Formats: sequence, C-alpha cells, structure tokens
Amino acid sequence: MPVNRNSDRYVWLQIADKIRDDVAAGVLWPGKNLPSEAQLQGEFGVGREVVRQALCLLRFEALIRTARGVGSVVRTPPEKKPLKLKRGETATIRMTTQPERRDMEWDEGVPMLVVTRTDGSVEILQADTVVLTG
Amino acid sequence: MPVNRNSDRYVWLQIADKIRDDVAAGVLWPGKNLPSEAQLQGEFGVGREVVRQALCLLRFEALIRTARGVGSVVRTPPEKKPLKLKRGETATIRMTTQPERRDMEWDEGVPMLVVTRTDGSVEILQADTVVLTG
DNA sequence: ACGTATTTGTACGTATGTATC
DNA sequence: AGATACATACGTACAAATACG
Repeated sequence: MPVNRNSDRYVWLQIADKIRDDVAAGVLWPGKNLPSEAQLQGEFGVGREVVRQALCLLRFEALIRTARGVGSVVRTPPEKKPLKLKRGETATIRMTTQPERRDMEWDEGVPMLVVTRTDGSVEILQADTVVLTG
Repeated sequence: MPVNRNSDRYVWLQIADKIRDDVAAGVLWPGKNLPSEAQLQGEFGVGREVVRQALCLLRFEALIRTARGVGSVVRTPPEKKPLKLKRGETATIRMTTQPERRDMEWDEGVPMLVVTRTDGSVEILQADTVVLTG
C-alpha cells in the first residue's frame, strides 16, 4: 500500500505512522527485523531520504534500533525496576547528548534519570528502566 | 573554523559538537538565534544535509528549537517544579511519539512522565519540568 | 497591504565508504 | 570474495512559513 500523496501528513510521517502502527498491532514485534531501506522504498514508492527520515524518527522514539550492515529491528522494551527515592534524594530527567550516548552505549530515545544524593553524589540511570514509587 | 575532514568523527557530529560547546561556553545562549542553515554551510564549508542533520540531532537533545521561515534558537531550559509521589502513585518515563508531540505541542527531545494513581487515573507531565523528591 | 527575500521543509538523485552477512 | 545494508555527503528543485521593506 503506497503512501497518500494528497494527504496533509508528510510522506515520511505516514511511513513512520505505518511502522508504529504495525508494531502496536503485532504485525511487527520486539526483535523482529524491519524490511531494508531499499525494500521500504519499493513498498511505499518513495526515495531513500524519506525512508531514512522515518526510521530516524522511530529511533528517537526508542521504537527501533538500527545497525549498519544489519538493518533495523524493533527494540525490546526494557524491564522496569521499582525505584523509591529516599529522603533527601532528588531526581531529574533529560535527554542525553550524542557524546553521552556514545560513551555509555545507550540507544537513541532513552532519557536519562539523574539521582542526586545529599552528599552530592549522583547516579545515572536509563529513565525507561525504572518505575518510580511514592 | 572549518571541520576536520580527516577526523574519525563525522562532519555533522563535529558541527553539532561545536554548537553544543558554544552554548555551554556562553557564545550562544537561550533565546539566541543560531546562524541560518545557509550561513552554517558557508561557515563550515559543507552541504546542507550535513548542517540539517546536526540541527536535527540538537533538536532531539532539546537544545534548540527550529521553526520554518524563522530559524533555530537555543531553547530556554524549563523551570523545574518539585514533585513528590504520594503513596500508591507510580511514575514511568518514556520518549513521546511524533503524533503525541504534535497533539500536545511539545518540543522534540522532551521526555514524558506518566504518573499513575491507585484509582487508575493518569497524569502526563513534561519530564524535564520536574524534580522528583524522596 | 503587498510583494519580495529569507529560511526551513520535503523529496529526489548520485556517489562513495564501511560494516555485516 | 561478493552481496547486502546502512552511513555519510554532495547536489538539485520546489513548497511553505515567516520576516521585511
């Protein structure tokens, strides 16, 4: 099913929507390989940049992971562990920078949870791996 | 100062690094307009795609905001309000999808904090606007 | 108020490099 | 070695939103 060229929604967003919906519907699932960029180009009848923009978006949504020479796979949602802040501990959340992601070997689209203790020490956690409790 | 073509670090990452460093050093500051894409192309001696990829990265790092016809500006870091989860409340963190961002009119690179209460009700917050306390 | 210039957005094409299979 | 697949980086053209004189 090709994209709708008359839609107000941009072609690359339509493709991202389709893949996102396929994951939500179970047509694609964690660990499953996406079609290659070339296959997606053919399937949707678009150029390469459009496909790549869609995949880039989905990477920053933490929905997929892409590796050179391999392709894109649906990410497995991380296990979430409970975290209860102790008295005096505070936590803030922000996106990572690319150098941070490179050094820590984190996927794109994984926010950072910074826990600060009263003694000034900090702990960095992948924010999507915790369930905060009151 | 043009980019280093012999570096292992890709040109578009070098440009993102430079802008990130300029913000950290105070050469650029919240509210300040970045040079236009064309100016950045000339400054670094690169094509447009490279500049746009760098800016795209910085948007997803929540460092800048870009508007068509206007340009890119350094984002003002949000005010952070303390949030203390009550007993029975839990909170999880994840990146937003593009349709969510569109509907809620959030910037790219702003993670979502989902607070769930015992009665099943949920509250959505911009995760970078809170300081969680224990 | 209008037209023009500026600026970003989309979309396509090509070439080359590099990692993986 | 060869095929596959993604990454970088250049180019072009046109559209759309904004800013400006």
